[in-house]
Amino acid sequence: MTSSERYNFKTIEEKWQEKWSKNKSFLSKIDTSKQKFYCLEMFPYPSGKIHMGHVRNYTIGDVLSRYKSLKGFNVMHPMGWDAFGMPAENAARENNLDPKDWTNKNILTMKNQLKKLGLSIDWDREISTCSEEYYKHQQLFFLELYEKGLVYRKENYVNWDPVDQTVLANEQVIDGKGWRSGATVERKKLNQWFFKISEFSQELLDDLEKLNEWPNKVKVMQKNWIGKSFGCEIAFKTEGDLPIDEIKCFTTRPDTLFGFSFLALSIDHEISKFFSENKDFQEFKKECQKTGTTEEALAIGDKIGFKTNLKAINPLNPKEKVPVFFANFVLMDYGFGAVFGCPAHDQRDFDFATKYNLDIKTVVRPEEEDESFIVKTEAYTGSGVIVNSEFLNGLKVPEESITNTIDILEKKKIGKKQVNFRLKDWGVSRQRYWGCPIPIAYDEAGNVITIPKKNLPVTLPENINLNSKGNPLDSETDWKNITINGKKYTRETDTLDTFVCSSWYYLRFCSPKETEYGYKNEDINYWMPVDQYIGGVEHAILHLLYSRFFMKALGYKNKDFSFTEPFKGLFTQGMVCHETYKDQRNNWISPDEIELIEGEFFKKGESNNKIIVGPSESMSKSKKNVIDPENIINNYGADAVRLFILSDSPPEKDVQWSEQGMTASYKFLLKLWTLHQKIKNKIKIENKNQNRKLDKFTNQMISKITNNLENFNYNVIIANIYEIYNFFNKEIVNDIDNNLLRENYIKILTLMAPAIPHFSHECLEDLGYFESLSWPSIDKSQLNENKIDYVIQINGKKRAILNENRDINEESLLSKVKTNKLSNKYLKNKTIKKIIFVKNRLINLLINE
RNA sequence: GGGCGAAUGGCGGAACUGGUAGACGCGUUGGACUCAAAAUCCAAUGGUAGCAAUACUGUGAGAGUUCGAUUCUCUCUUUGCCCA
Repeated sequence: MTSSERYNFKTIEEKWQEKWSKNKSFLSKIDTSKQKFYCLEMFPYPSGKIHMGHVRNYTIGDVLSRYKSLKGFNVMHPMGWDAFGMPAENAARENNLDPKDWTNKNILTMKNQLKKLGLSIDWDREISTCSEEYYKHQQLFFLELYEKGLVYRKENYVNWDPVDQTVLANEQVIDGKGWRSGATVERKKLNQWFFKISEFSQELLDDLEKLNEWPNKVKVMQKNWIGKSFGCEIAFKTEGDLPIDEIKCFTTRPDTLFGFSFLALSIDHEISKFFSENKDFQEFKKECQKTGTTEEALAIGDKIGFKTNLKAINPLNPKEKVPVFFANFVLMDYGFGAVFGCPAHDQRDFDFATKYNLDIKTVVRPEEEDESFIVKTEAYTGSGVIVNSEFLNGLKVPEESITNTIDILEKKKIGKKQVNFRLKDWGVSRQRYWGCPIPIAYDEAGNVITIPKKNLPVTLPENINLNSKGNPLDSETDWKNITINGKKYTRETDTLDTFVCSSWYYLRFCSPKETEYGYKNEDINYWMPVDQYIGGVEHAILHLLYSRFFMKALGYKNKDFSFTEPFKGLFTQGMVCHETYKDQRNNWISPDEIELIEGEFFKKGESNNKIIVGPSESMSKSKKNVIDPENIINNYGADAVRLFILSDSPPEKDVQWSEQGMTASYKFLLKLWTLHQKIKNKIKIENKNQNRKLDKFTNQMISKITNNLENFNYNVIIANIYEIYNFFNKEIVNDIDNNLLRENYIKILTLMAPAIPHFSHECLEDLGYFESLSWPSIDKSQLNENKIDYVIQINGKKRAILNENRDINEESLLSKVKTNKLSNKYLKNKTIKKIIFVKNRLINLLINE
């Protein structure tokens, strides 16, 4: 390439990508002499094409990886595919394809797209969760966890998605609707496989403390999700026409026991068996099933109850007997499926009591109210003092009241202190074809057997009929019916939740080719934990919690792990947003369907169809505000896209895509290229002048950019690159020493390499620089300026700036201030009362007005 | 309702442990080049007043601590996210 040529990103980028690929520049190997750095971005689902979210995610990771490499770390930066899941099955059904073919085709497309971004990925470690080489290890893990008692099967009410015909985890139900299909979720009873994540509730909670490189908000979210609560188990004696004499409840508010006015049971409580013949109860049960199982649905929905003839006796006041109801807001898997109702101090109980005309007894009074305080229109749940509660009266709520009451109840042998977790076991069964088969079979009597390890993997059947209703595997009789040791069995047809696949992929990257087991201890003890994990905050709970669980579950057996948490550092990047457009008929319109006419948007070719510009929202197909990265990369080049995606907002915040911004980034690279030509020519000219300004500038930039890289201020790095341009563009006309220029400019190009790698490498090569790059170190002596701009404040207001010698003392600076016209005019005829002097920074003079 | 965070020009956003607020970019305005336009280059750009030097004012609102607050404390408003 000749220097006079215009910046041709296509040639340059292709050239470097080919070079990196050919030289295997990003190959990572264990090297104990070097400090390792494992940089991982959340791997993509191969949906067809990459989207801007991927571009942002992987650019951030790439900047970090390249920076750490330059810093001398042994970097591992792998990539793979979260390849199982429903979209493949749906797409295959619609287009009459094989999910495997569809998926693999997408993987190829997306891999090429990612390569075009110039990512420093070690493609030799590529994995795909839908390959047998991957999921066979997962089946082995499943069996191991099964042996350890961490996997079990139970019949359970599940969130059933009637459209996708599958079970959803609680976390996959949003506003009572399936997270993918959007269909209203139903309650259904099914036999399901569960991972015993609850076994680790306490550990998952405790270990959050260790994660000091995680965003606090994610830790708070996980803490809330695990939901540890202290409370009390209380056994209520009962009277009535049923053959039971006791109901156990769990409560976090035992201190309000004197406000007890009803007892509510889950419709699945064992007592419900006495009502199986009762038509009214069955009706009621149906009614309850209409509301979802999420806590939110229960809180918002109408509270309804079914009254039994039972009476529950208040253990603290045996004369008091209250009615027992079945109620829709009590969940069987919380506590014992039974709660005691205290309407005065719980809003849900209050609503229920109001509806069924039950007593509302005030037992907590706010501190600022007097004895006459009575709960009337809504429950009082705040702090205060216990009242109307005999021996509990006067206790401070909540500091004293709860623990003291539990102590009293324990002494009276009425209750028992208990810890309760909100975290439920993880249901992993999915009634789907395109997932990891569960290595389980059933004999003719329905007993569970595990598939012998030598028979693994259990592979998915091919050429299946996807058009059958429900799980396609159910109709695959050839696959389903098997014989082991001459005995007939039927395979488990559920497949594993895809979150299982993504719960251990970070381990697989360490030993991607290992055939005996999912990973090698030697590999993971070198590479793990992931030093920096980068991805969307939408995975704050599910994926990250499951991965943490998996690590602990595997560690259960393997005590040799040198780590207990998979992700040492976590960074959650913001979304990529774009304005939304609607036409006069209220249809969503995509950005390339509109044109600008005299400052207003119209639909292309429809001059009477004015576009209504809506708020900027996360890019989504349904709102048609999607920008295809491939087009953008083809038009502007990878470096320009990287530059823009980094520049406009801090990476943890949402960024707004703008055409103008994108064009500006592209134009900037053109200018930078022109500047490069000028500098290159300047280097050739013999010159003996010394210009120390350049040394200083370079060192300032090393300091700034290093600091900004360490703190994820990637948007500021781009601003720094603009500063670099501005400086050189101004200063290049001045005489700068030949060697000094070359030496500094090479450092500067290195600083730019993480963000715009193709460009930087091309310029370096263009200068004849072929040595391996390393991150420049700061010459601190260059940063200490001889002259400093001192801020002169009078009564705290900035009045002047004096450029004086470094380390000047108070007296000398004061005398300079007095001899300086600009600052002295404020001091005339005034007395200085006090002087505040900050070395090498400012002087503040307090004077009489 | 609870928890966590945010609020800085027309816009996106800078500002290290309290010490020159508005870096950098976009946009806008003026100028150069051009027959013209685009592109490019140069300059200006928080607000008010002024020809100007300059002065006053200014980081959601109000108070407080301090010589000095975008930064620390309290109250309020708006807003985002998570849980309900």
